[in-house]
Amino acid sequence: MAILERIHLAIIREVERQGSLTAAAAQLNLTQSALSHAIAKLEDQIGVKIWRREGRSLQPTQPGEFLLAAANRLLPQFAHAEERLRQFAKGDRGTLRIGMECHPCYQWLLKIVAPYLDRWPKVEVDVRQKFQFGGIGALFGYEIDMLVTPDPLYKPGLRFTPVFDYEQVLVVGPHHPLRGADFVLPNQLAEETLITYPVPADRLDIYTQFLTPAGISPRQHKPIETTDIMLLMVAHGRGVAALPRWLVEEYASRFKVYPVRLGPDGVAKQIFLGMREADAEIDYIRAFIELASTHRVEAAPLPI
Amino acid sequence: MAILERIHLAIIREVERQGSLTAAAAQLNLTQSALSHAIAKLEDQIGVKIWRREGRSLQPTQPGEFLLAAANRLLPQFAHAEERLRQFAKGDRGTLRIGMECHPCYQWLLKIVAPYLDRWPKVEVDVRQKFQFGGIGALFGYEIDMLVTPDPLYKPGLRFTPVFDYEQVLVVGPHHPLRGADFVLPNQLAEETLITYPVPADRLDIYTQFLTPAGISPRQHKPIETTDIMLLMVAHGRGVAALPRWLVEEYASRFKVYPVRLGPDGVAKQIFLGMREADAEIDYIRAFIELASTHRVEAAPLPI
DNA sequence: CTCCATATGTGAATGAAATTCATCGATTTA
DNA sequence: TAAATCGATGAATTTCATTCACATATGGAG
Repeated sequence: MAILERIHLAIIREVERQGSLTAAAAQLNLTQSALSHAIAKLEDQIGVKIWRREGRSLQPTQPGEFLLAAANRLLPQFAHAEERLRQFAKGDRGTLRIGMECHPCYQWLLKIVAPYLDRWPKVEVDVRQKFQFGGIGALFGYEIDMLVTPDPLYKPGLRFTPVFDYEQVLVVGPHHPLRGADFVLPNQLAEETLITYPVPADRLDIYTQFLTPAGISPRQHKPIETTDIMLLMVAHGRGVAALPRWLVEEYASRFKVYPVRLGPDGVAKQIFLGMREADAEIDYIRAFIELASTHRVEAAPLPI
Repeated sequence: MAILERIHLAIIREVERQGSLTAAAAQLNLTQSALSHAIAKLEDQIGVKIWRREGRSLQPTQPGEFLLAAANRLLPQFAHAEERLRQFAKGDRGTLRIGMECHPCYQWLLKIVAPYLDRWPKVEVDVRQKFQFGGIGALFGYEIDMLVTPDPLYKPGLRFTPVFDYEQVLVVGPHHPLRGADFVLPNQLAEETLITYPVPADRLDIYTQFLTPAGISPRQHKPIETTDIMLLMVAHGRGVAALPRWLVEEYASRFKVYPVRLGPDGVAKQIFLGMREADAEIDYIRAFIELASTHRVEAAPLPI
């Protein structure tokens, strides 16, 4: 009855990676003949060719492409399942894999994780920063178990919990004319150099909620990976940035940086923790959300 | 290396459903002993008990619960994958990638694709207009599965089927002196502006079959992408074009354009569908050709 | 063009691993 | 308490994946 096995998926994935049966066989600690037999049998049983044999190269057919996608989706889940079983065997509870879509939240996350590790000594925590398909896909694909994001996407099977509100502010250096201003208007940034994290503009609040509605673009846009370098640049007058107010205040002791409200009403943001509904009963996952909720960062008071 | 297999997940799920090893074994067409051995080996390898044996009943341990969740998530995906592979094998699932080398055929193609989509709901249709190597190469290179072209190139491995005959005619506007003429001669176009699709002259019938043999060139040659704009220009006396007669008739209600025969005998054309011999057995590909053959556009009667 | 290195395909042989068989002890039920 | 049912266990058996040996095809170097 059952035809498709884990080994078939492994072969298909490895052939794609290595480019040849022989190389894939070596990688899987098998002989080329074994793979050839295994695939021949599979192709025979399902009645579909997986590769087009063009000379000595193997090109996946449409079913082959489909199986490859299935392999890339399923095999990591097998690997993760075995990994977790090993952790169970060692007496650990498991691994909480946290995906971050929100660069400046890293500081905040560290504050949550520290007490969490104390309270759940048998749970490993793994924080990941990058995703291929966007965080939601990583949640659905069981690559991560928790997603830290400013963009909750309410879909069946997922659950989002707001964990804190904050105000997004402009950050300027000590000699900047806007320092101390009550607020800044979009056109006042037209001649500025804007420093942001390296993500598309439509994922940046400063654009979507401030500049783009006003039809303004900054003179220059400079992507920077790390918050420290970013604030260093701002402190030395090389540009301005947009960050959560609480984060600016946190760094105030190390860098000469100053917050300025974005627009007369400010830009309000919320950060959410996303998880799978299916994991709702797992105690150490629920505990993380509860812990995060209690560590809420108070929002700067915003006018209505 | 790999410990966890599909069968283990199947056993775990079935034991949960049936409530006992014996019943699960019957369901899986195995003996109770086989399951007992299989599970014993798995528990031994991962070093974790999957069930708590309380008397004769099996209560899943925490790792057992975890594996049960994994089984309920992964097994349906295996089943679904196998189901789709069976559909691939039967030839009623796949993507039909159609390459167009014949600009004005687009209207005709839409008429074929509409009923095709109804009849083959699980087949995706993808229409592509541009190729790197020319259509034949795209067929050989598996970039497309079907080629709509006026130039069949009979090569081993390819199969071309004529799907309709038509007459290529000159199109003129309402005030053009040639309007209503029995036919036009090449030298009558020497002072005209000729509007064509943006492809090389040696791919245009008006050149290869009409102008070039007579050694004539039009005064001006204007490339236009879309049929609508092309006919709009013609209707307003900005030039003349060469198109299939059936297409001119189709547009007659929207634009004031009029066909004139090219030469006393007219220019006869045929459109072919090209495919790979290797795909001859794939139902959804063959069905497309059959459908296209029944939707033949009747050729305008041509003198012999 | 030829040779050689390299790739995949194939059939028979082999051996490891899954399955069955036979049986036991334990638990539930009548 | 006996009968029935269930899971565990060890030995026997069968299955089937793997290997071995070899055939065949291809692409590149000389």
